[in-house]
Amino acid sequence: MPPTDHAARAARTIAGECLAVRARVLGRAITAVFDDELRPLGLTTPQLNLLVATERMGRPAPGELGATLHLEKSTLSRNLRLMEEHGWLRREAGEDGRSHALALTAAGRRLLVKALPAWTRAQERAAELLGGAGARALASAGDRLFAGG
Amino acid sequence: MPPTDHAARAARTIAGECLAVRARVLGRAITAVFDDELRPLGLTTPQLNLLVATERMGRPAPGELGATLHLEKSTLSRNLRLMEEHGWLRREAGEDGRSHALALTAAGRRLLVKALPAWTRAQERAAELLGGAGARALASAGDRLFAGG
DNA sequence: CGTCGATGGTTGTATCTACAACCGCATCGC
DNA sequence: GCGATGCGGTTGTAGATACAACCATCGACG
Repeated sequence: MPPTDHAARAARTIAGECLAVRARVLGRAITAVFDDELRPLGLTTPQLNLLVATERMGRPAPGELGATLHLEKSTLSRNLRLMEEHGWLRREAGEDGRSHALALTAAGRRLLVKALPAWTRAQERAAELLGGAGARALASAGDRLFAGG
Repeated sequence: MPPTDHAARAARTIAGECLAVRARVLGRAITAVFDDELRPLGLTTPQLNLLVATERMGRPAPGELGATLHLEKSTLSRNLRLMEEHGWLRREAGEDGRSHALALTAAGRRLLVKALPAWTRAQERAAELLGGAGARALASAGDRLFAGG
């Protein structure tokens, strides 16, 4: 069997099963829907996720937030800085001199409330895109890594 | 009810159901596993996905590739350029003067074959991370948007 | 033919992401 | 106390992603 056929076989195997390409395509397609609804608010999907998780966790340290969202600490550092500059988030001194506690500002809380209708529309559009079974499947797979409830 | 409670309620609703945060967390966690296994080959997860899809589709135009992978054309343009510079991919003239056909080079096919064991390990680790039910759920949700088989 | 809208790609800009290297503070052992 | 070790975060660098604006070519239509 010539080498070209090895490549074709590898491609067939990987394309047919690969969890990475499926997770990434899902992420792009769904993020596009949410970004589209959030755009008028000047908010991106990752930013909404950070607002929600911060509010939900109650003054988390960046490290805790990163663990919950599976976000690398350097990524988080920069994303948080942007949101601070937007005035949605504040860093407060924590007990540990190395770290600090994160809290939404009043503007951040207002933005979160204002984003709820857009989020609802996006969630509905995403569920439509995936189909009922697909949406349930994604939720169940996702809940293993992200327990947001 | 004070505005603070509105924000808390919005956060609870969104965190408990949001498809976007679940899709994105899944994407990050799984990509990390694949990147880790592929790193020794100098290959990233998106690059492997492109190699596989290009080989599988048989001389696709960039537009077709983007539609299959739900990738924006500008993103694709830059990612393909990098892979061309690595010598894994070639653009060939197509019938349409605006577009062209993409094909793996011999080096690209060799790399794809060489990546199969690393991909297999990553796939197993990802399935472990998700659990059997989680992996099946992700596959079924993903297959609605990406039909790679 | 020539013009004009549509299609396919590239470039400018901004955000998201991660690894490696680094810095400051904390904790532990003595 | 004080040094060694480790934890938490930031910065340097590089790739991935998308929107807007642009350019080149194609196809339709007069």
